[in-house]
Amino acid sequence: MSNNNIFIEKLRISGLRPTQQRIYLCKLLFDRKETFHFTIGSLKKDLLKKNKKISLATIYNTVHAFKKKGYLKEISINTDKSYFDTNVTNHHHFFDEKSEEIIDLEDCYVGKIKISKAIKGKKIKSVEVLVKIANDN
Amino acid sequence: MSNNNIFIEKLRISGLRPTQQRIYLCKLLFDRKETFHFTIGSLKKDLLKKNKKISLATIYNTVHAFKKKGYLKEISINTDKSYFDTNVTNHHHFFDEKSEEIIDLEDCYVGKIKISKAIKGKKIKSVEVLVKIANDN
DNA sequence: TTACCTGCAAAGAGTTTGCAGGTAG
DNA sequence: CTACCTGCAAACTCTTTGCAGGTAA
Repeated sequence: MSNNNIFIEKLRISGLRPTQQRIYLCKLLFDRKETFHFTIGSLKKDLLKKNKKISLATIYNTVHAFKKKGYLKEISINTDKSYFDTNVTNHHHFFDEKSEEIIDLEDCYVGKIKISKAIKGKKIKSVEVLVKIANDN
Repeated sequence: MSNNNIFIEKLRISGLRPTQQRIYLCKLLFDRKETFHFTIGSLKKDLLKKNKKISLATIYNTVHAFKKKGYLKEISINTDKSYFDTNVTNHHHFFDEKSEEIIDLEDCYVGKIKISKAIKGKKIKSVEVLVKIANDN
């Protein structure tokens, strides 16, 4: 549990009290080598499997706090639920509508995108690419 | 009402009975010069303004039927509701998260996008670009 | 007449909120 | 002690569904 301290510090720095629930979620989300995609529902299930009970309200609250702090990214896909991504770097996604599977598509695999049209008085905040996968049918 | 016949024919060809409700929605959606973006909710409101009562179930049913027939496109944005677009050509979107405004970004304004990464055994169905607008805050 | 369509109301999924009780500092 | 956080349940929004009655062909 030595790296709990890292998360406790991370939470403190962010102005979030390092509660038991938040520390646990930090470990679950960020103590990984690979990018992790999830929904609130899948997260809840993962917790159940580990016999860890954290209320839905707290999960929503925490995930949104982490998103606001820039530790999580929400993925722009119009499904019934919201998908989050622990990879907060600039990147894109493959999406299989049938299986609802999401796969990261690193920026370097996407050619430079030039948007040669502006909206008066507005700045571009982000350019996201979503590549949908065909389900042969 | 001369162009009702166009829509009646269009519906027939698609295997959809040209009911009063569908014809009305056709006119509302497709009898326009400009691309039209909407949600089921906004459509319902538009109908109310015109004192036209079509039940929610029928609106959902019809919009989905039109989408399936390729007369409407659903836009990939993760908001709480689904956005539809009467522009079914290949194109992209600007999106202002604050105002929830969507603006078409024609394909020609976006440089060629090369995806130099494949997923084994899967084909690419579409490549969509979403440009988010900064709200200076 | 028959198959299909509409409208209503109920149900369902995901998400948000109010509030009483609990916990970190 | 005080401010903040959690958990529960209720509420809310969007969407889907079942079914009785209506309509096109």
